[in-house]
Amino acid sequence: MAKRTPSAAEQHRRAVAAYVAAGGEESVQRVITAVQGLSRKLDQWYARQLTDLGITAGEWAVVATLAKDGGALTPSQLADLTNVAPSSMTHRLDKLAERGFIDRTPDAENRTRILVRLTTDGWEFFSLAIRGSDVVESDVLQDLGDDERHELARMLEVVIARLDDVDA
Amino acid sequence: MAKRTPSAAEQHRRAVAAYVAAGGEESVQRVITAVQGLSRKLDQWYARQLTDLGITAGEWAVVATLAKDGGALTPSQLADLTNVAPSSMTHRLDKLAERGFIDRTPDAENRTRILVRLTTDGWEFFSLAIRGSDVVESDVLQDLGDDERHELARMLEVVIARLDDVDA
DNA sequence: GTCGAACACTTCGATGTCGAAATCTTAGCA
DNA sequence: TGCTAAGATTTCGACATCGAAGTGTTCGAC
Repeated sequence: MAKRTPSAAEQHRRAVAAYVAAGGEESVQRVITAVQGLSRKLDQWYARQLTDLGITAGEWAVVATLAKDGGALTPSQLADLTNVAPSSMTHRLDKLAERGFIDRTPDAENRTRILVRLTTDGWEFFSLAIRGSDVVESDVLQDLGDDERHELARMLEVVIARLDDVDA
Repeated sequence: MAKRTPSAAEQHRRAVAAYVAAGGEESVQRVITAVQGLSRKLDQWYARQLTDLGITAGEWAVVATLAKDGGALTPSQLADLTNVAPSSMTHRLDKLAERGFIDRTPDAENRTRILVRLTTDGWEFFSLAIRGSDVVESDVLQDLGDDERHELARMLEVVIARLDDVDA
């Protein structure tokens, strides 16, 4: 009677059924549930890969955010962008600085602020990790043709464009 | 020089650019980044809503998993399905039991196992939360027509069907 | 039947995160 | 200038999570 862990597809099917039974709209729940399920699975893989690279998911979020921004950000901004409390950022930055991935310098124009920047080592680490994960991600999308990928990306970007409006 | 938090669309654009610059493939990164960004934002909303309802995201994951399964699951299975260490599940279940959302009964057939079930109160809580979040989710998808939603769901489900193969 | 390996859950110590309070800096206003 | 309010970061105590070790149960080989 050992109920095995069901496949991702089966979990998705059940989740949608449960949400619809609870009063959700089907066309909405199919999309949202799929997005969440896919993201969860990706997170699991990233966590495993990052463990191999000797970094926490939270620390990676900081590195990636700095890489995406391309410039310098304050601890508060990083906390906001990576979705953690500002007080939690202090220790994270300590560890990343120890590791040589970031630089912390006081802002000359406003001494209440500290500017965090990615070091060269930080950039190299980011690039290395991305090239590693791109392989897995390509595998995941292998059943979609190029046209389908673009159409999928387009629709998701339409949804994303709406996010800030809904937020308010 | 206060660099404001950029819009979700802008964050997405930058993230894809950074990933591609680091060596990722564009058609892959556009999709993956969009899925992750969307999921993050949804998680933020859920966390806020769940805080209002007086429950943790982790505890909600347990309730939702039990609701999706429809039957009884063991602590180990719940830990696996909600992506958490088995040892962490003990305390979570304690709190959910205190709250009256779950029942814990020893498995008569195998006394090393414990069966966790949703109570009637647990079901009602699940249903209430789902109906609340469905409103936000519908808003997010409002720019997609019904045909587009189905096409989006279809493609995402194709990707999900591939997940277990890639996992192995 | 008995022994040992495997399994399921819990306990334990270490660490990460949170929200509130403390510290220091800046901005606005009289 | 002097005073107060607001902002940015860190410190602090409480709590959740993790991996490892501990306890009790089941299963299979002999």
